[in-house]
Amino acid sequence: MTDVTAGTCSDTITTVPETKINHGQTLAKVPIFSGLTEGELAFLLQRAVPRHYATGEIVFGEGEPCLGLYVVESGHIRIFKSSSGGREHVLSVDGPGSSVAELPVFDGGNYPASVAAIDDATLLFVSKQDFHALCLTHPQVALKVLRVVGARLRKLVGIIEELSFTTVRHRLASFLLRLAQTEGKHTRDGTEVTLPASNQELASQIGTVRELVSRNLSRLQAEGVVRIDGRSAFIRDLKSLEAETQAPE
Amino acid sequence: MTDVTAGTCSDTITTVPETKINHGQTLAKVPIFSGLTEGELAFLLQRAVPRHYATGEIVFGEGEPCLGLYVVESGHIRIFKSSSGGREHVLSVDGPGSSVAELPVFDGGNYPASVAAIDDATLLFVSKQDFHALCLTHPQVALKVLRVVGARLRKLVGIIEELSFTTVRHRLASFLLRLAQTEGKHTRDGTEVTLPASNQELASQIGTVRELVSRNLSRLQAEGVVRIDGRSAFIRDLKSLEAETQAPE
DNA sequence: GGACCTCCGTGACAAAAGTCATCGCAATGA
DNA sequence: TCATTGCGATGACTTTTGTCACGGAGGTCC
Repeated sequence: MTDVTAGTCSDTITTVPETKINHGQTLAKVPIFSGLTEGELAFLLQRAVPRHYATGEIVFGEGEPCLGLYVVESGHIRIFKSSSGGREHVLSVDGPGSSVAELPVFDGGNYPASVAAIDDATLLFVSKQDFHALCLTHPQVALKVLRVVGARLRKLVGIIEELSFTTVRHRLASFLLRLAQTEGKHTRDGTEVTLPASNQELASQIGTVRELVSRNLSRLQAEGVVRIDGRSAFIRDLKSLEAETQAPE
Repeated sequence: MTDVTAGTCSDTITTVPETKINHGQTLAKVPIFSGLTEGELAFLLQRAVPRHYATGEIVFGEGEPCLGLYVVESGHIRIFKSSSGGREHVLSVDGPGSSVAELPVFDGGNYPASVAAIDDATLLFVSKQDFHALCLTHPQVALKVLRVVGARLRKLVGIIEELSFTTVRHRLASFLLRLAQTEGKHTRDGTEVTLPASNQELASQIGTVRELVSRNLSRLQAEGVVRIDGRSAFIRDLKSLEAETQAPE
């Protein structure tokens, strides 16, 4: 485990190049591994396998046996369910520092959903066995996992709530507001946010189809609430959008 | 934590009458507490508070700060979300031996959904603090919790899948099949299952409204797939029902 | 330049979901 | 017994959603 820090020195650099060091920095930033000592991180690191995925590439498919969990090092991934009719519903989009599939690692079942890369992405794979061992020796890790999983569960409940009680228009408004909060930039034309790469993708993130996204965006634009320019949306009337999300009837 | 084992000894028995013992038997059967020693269970038991709820009574409401978790000792409870329009969507119905709200206990947030008693029910309340302590001293408990939570997460993902991809008719068919599998009794008129107390309740369990349940049940009956008699349903054509659930298009 | 591809926007349509109002039945209780 | 109440069934209607088909804008690759 001391090899990690040693890695920065000169001699091992030939066999374990700097990329390995980056992996270590990645792991240290992952919520479920925060608080581990350098030595413990090194233990993980030695066993973690970095894998690279091209845009759109599948990391694993729903129903496959769960071999371990992944940590996003760079790029972004989407967790989604597919219908037999070809539609998809995105459950979560995660970026660097997120862990993926922490849960199926524990209950022995298969992966409940599929995961694919949105960008070019690098993930670290940690096997089920290694992770179990870590949890047993470090109870705090299990507690951290529970915290992360709690957030995931809340998100899922939120999705159910939206699907069950609201309209597409409503969900679209919520989606835009969420974007505004997390990555909105102020401009003279309102808050600017970047939409997902295509309306198709946006649709699967709010649980509908391409056409309805297109239509509803047009309508919001016609009403002067937003202005769409390519993949940028300028939210001009935040109040209206918020009103939209609060009036489910 | 050495006080834990002390609880099993004789002197406390006078103040802790036999009802308390029953509570102990309940705890021992809860998945997340299985594998604990008698002493450890006693530790929990000393701190667990039994509470009784009448039919329909609220255990806690969505958004309230999370004080601890509950274990169902007798009766049944429903976990549900409410819309501002008065509709409800049931996320889970749980009976004796189930734990409730294991997750919000960990991530520090509020309860994400409401819980109410379906029957007259008795629950044991375990405070956040006590449970945390238990998890830190007994890593296996945390792992058990993770397993239980895994099942919960799968269920939620399943709900999202159904809401997103299928029709009310489809969900109703799935619901009936699930009932048939878990509690179906064979009769000369097909498999008999007991429906929820009202169509309203059934509706909120599959994410729709009373009227649609009524209509779809009628249609299934007209097609000879099921026969409805009060709160009993006799599934006469299991094949058709199964076909229903597999043709989401 | 031209063929091809992907994606966006739209109109037309069909299907599903949900709302509203009404009727009937059964249980309850004065 | 009769009024009340709650629930189920059902018809009529509106809204929302989703599907299909088409045309057009912009890019890429010969």
